[in-house]
Formats: sequence, structure tokens, C-alpha cells
Amino acid sequence: MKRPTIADVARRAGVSKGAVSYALNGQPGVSEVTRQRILAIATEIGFSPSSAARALSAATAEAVGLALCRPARTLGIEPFFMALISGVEAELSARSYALTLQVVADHDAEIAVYRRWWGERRVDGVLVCDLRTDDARIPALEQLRLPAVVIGGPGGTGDLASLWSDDAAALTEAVEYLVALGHRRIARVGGLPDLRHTEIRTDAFEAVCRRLDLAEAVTVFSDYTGEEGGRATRRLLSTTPRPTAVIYDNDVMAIAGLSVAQEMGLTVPADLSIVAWDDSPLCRLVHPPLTALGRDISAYGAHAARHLLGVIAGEPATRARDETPQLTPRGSTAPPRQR
Amino acid sequence: MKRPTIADVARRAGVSKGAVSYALNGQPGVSEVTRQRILAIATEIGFSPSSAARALSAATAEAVGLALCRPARTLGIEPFFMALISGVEAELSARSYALTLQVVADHDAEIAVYRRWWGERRVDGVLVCDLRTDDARIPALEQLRLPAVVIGGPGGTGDLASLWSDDAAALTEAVEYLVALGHRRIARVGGLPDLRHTEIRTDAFEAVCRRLDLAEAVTVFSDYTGEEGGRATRRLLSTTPRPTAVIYDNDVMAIAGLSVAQEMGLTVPADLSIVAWDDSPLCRLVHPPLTALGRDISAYGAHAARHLLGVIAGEPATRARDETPQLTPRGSTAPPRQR
DNA sequence: GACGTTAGCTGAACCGGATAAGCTCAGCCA
DNA sequence: TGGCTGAGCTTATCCGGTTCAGCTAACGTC
Repeated sequence: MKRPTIADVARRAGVSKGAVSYALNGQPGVSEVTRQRILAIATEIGFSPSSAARALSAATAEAVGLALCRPARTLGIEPFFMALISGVEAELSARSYALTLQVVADHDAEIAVYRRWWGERRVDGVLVCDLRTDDARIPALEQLRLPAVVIGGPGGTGDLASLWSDDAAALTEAVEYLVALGHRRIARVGGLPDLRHTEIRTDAFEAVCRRLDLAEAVTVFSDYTGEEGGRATRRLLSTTPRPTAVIYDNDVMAIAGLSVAQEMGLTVPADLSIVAWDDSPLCRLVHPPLTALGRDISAYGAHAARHLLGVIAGEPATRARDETPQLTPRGSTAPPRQR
Repeated sequence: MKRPTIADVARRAGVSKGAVSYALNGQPGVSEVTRQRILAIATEIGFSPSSAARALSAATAEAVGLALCRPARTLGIEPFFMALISGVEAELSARSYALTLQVVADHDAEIAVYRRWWGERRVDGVLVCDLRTDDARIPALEQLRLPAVVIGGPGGTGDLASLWSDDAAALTEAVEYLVALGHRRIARVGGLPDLRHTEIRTDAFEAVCRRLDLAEAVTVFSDYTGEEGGRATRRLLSTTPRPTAVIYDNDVMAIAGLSVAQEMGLTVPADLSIVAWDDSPLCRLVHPPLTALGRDISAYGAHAARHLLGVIAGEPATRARDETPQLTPRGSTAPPRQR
């Protein structure tokens, strides 16, 4: 089966290539009668314009890039990325943009990918995940002038467009909720310490603990895997006095923490309350179901994609705020047992 | 920052565009001295050839497509796809192929995407997931002559290349293992019934139950979500006599099943043994950790990608077999309690 | 009836590579 | 010395679109 080109359509319609181009792109320059005839023929022979040819002359790739910089090991487990991607995709495919994905080992490799994509004109813009403090990708992208939307912040995104959610407010709400239940010793299992949102959450945690006059705000850092989450939990639960509540920076670690607590003979929520970030179906799978700070991650991805398409179209690079994560109380939180 | 083109390199090297092209692609036609000079200049000004221009003249996109046809709801939870994608990616990026991803609603939409990709010359080939019995995508791809590798089978893949793993053997092994522990009433929570691999597993399940003279081989079909997996489990555990072991078609349903069993006051594994497919870190997160049929899904993806690149290069479309899933016994299986 | 005006189209240039064909010149041989 | 060869380059063409300049015929205007 031969792929039809614009010349095939032109020949069958008895017009020039240019006329076909005008007709298909809704440009003036052809009569309505001719346009309809050309459209009918194009549909009939199943013509879709070569993305390469279009990219070459229009200098636009009709594609958006996403580089994921996490080891395959942790990529799979967290539902976060897949949900994000499906949201991004929904927005992109509605405007027939393609999504180009690349898994990279570290930030240097990621910057190299951006540089290559830019040189190859393979993408019109990129989405940047997992913002770090003092992130080398930001100046690199600014220098390339490659349209980008940073998913993260606020702060540390340079002059690039960004999309952030108010993690500080969400964490504060979670702590206040636990305090309202009667908790005074609250600990936290954080994510990778050099990620910007870990820093934001840690600062917020310390601030609210100070404000509410709680015991020292202990944060143990981890790497989002179940193993590390379990280990961190074991360490926290071995201190005296033991915390009566733990907030986890993702769902996978929270589930591992729940397992560890039960293994150590503690009853959740009577002996230990657990709050997870990244509410996902996983949180409802376990027993008791986990109280979680969640938001619609698909919508977050869609929002980011929409924002990026705007920047590509030439809109100013603004900092947009997405919805604040909402606390959904479930069975894993309760007043602490009186002792 | 202006993107350098081949003309820029040519100008700085004092040669023609053609000479640069020969030099960069390792073709004869330039002296070694000139080649080195051109390469040095290309590196210096950070030149990478426009993928669009190359695609246009070479008629190759240097990209592979993957359409995911599951609702966003279930896509996120299962680690399977993300692991598969990271394996595919590792193989592709090593040969500087890009991966183009698209999430679609159903098979008709997926076929439309293939048709568009083909017309746009956007991809050189595609990976096909979630093979169904009597799958409309197979004839569509054959008709387009779009290189493809079907992940699934055996059987039902037409003349397309495919990659399959011996699910029948794996399921048989799991049943034999449970029988060796002393189980006689084994049930199964299957995936979507019109998926080819569900059919294969169901057939294998019925065959081994007949051979070992077990009670009727009951399979309850589900949709891979935790909700449905839990519901199916509740139904199975309410029958009399109750099964003493359940095999689940994915990890998420198995975890939900574990939760339901514990909620109903059953002890796992004393009252109920549980076996999960798709061994993933999730299986080790819960308590007790789940006995699982697992394989290296990243490697599976890499294998599929390698196979597809071969087909694109013109190798015959063969049916390759990947490693058979291995049973990893953990805490969720034990001899049934004597009653 | 001569003269704009404009709608509706054509022809050609262009995007940035790959590549076939052609040109130049050194080296070699008769 | 002239002809032949082949290495090493240049030139021109092509891929399949977009877009601009230009052409033609119909129409309105005074």
C-alpha cells in the first residue's frame, strides 16, 4: 500500500499542490466548492500529511518531549508518572501533538537529550519533572530557548514557565488534622532530599511543628522505594518516645510503612496513624485504607501540557498554580491510644 | 541561539553540504583528514541533523510508536506498563530511536492512530499490547504493511512478528505447586476475558485441574482493578466449600484480594493461599509478601524493541519466545489448614 | 470601454538533509 | 605527451510539505 502524498491529492482533484495545502489547512485562497472537493478526495484516499515534510517547512515538530530521570526500578512502582503521562497525552492528542518519551540516567544525560532534541528539531517543547534545588537543567533550557514547562516549584524555575501545587499548604493541613486528633509526636518519611518539593515540604513541616509547639519535627529522608520506606519506618518506630503518626512522601513508602508497623505488632491506627501523599488506588487496596493527600494527577498532567502548548504558541512563560492536594481521611488515622 | 544546520558546518569547514553528509555518516567520498576536520567542527558548534529533514529524504522516522489502550484509571496502577516502557526505551535510545506514546480509548481509535502514524510517516514501526482474541488491529496493520511486533500470543498474531511468554506453563507450575502443598480447591481471578493471554491462562488452568483431578476449575473474570479484584475475591470466598487457594491475574488484584480475605477474618496463608501474576515490588510491600509468578518485564520490553528494530531493518517477522514466568514462593502460600 | 480590484488559482522557491551524477586533478602507464 | 583511473570533492536533484509572488478571468466602476 503506497502512502498518498499531497501530489496524489492534487492530481486527483485536478489542482496544484498549493491549492491542496490551502484547502486542508483552512487557509483562504480556494473557493468553498474546491475546498470541499479536495477534502473529500483527501479523506477518500486516506491522506495525512507527512509530519517530516511539515516539520521541515513549518519548522515545528508537532511533538512534545518528556524525559524521565529515575531508575527503572522506581519508575514502575509509583502510579504517579503513568497517571501524569495519561493526562499529558489526553491534552496533546486532542490537538494531534505527539508525545516523545525518553528515560535517562541522570541530569547530565537529560540535558544532553534536550540539546539533541533541540538540534534535531524533534520536539517543540519539553516538560520537566522532579525539579531539584539548584537544578542544572533550568539554565541549560534557558540557554537553548527551548519552550519548557517545569512541573514543580514554586521557586527555582528561573525564567521558565512552571506549574506547581501548594504542597506546603497541604502538608500543613495534614499536620493540623493529626494535631486535632490529639497527636503531638508526628514524624515524616520524606523523599529524596535534593528534590525541590521535598525541601518545600520539609520547611513547611518544620514551620507548622514550631507554630503548634509540637515535639521536634523529625524527617527521615528516603528514595520513594518500598524497601527504603520500610527501613525508615523501622528506624522511626524504634526511637523513644515513639511517634504516634507518620506522614509519608508517597504512597508506596506509606504502604511499606504500614506493613512494617503491623509486623512490629502495632495496630494501625490505634498505635500509629499513617498519612500518605499521592493518593492512588493503592491506598484503598490495603487494610486499613490509607488517609492520603491526593490530587487529580491526570488533570495535573493535562494542565501542564496545556500550559506548554501555550508557551510554544508564544504566550508568556507564567507560573501557574494547580489545585492544592486534598486530605482524604480513611482508616489509617485516628486519635492516639491513651497511655 | 540559532540551531546549526549542515550548511553551517559546511561553511565553517570550507566544503560542500554533500561532503559534510558523507563525513558524518561514515560514507566514503571524503578523505580521512577532511572527515576529522568536519567532525570536529560539527561537535564544536553542537550540530545534530534535523530529524525531519533526514526523515524526509531517507524515508525513515527513527521513531517507534506505542499505543496504550487502557483507561487512565487502570493504566496508572499496574507497574507493568511503566516497566515495559522503560525496557523498550533503554533499547531504543541506545540506537537513538525515539519512542512516541499515545493513549487511546479503544481498538478503533488505536487503528486510526496507526493509520495516521503510517500516513504521517511518524513512526517506522509499532509495538502492539494487550492482544485480544480475534483482534481487529492485526489485519489492519497487515494491510498497512506497517512493521509491528505483537506483545502476546502464541496464536492470533497473523503474519505479524510477535513476542510471547509461556503463560500456560507458568500457570501449570503454580497449580502444581499449590497441589504439592496439599490444596485441592483452587480458584482463579482472571483478567479481561477477551484478552488472548487470559484465554490462554484459562485454558491451561482447566487443563491442569482436569489432569490433576481437582475440583471444578472456577475462574472469575475481572478488569485488573483493585475494586473488581476485591469484589471477585469476596464472591469466591462466600461459596461453600470455600477455595483454599486463589491465583490472581495481576498484582493489584492479588493485593486487593489479600485485603478482603483479612477483612473477612481469614488468615493468609493458613486459611487461604494467594498467588499473584506480575511479580513487582508491590508484592513485597504487603504482609505477608505475595508468592508470585514473575519475570523481568523491563527485559521483556527490551526484547520486544530489539525484535521490532530487526523487523524494521527487514528481517523476517518471526515469533520469538521470551523467558517463562518464574514462581517465587513467599509468605502468602502454605499448606491448607486441616479442618 | 478602459481601468482597477479581487477571488481563485498556479508555479516556484524553500526548509535541511541524502545521494546520484559530474567534475577536477594527481598519479600512473603506454 | 596523451589517455586512463580513481580519490575527493561539488553540483543538482529529490523527499513532501508551506508559502509567496504572479497570473488570469470575472466583476464593478466611472
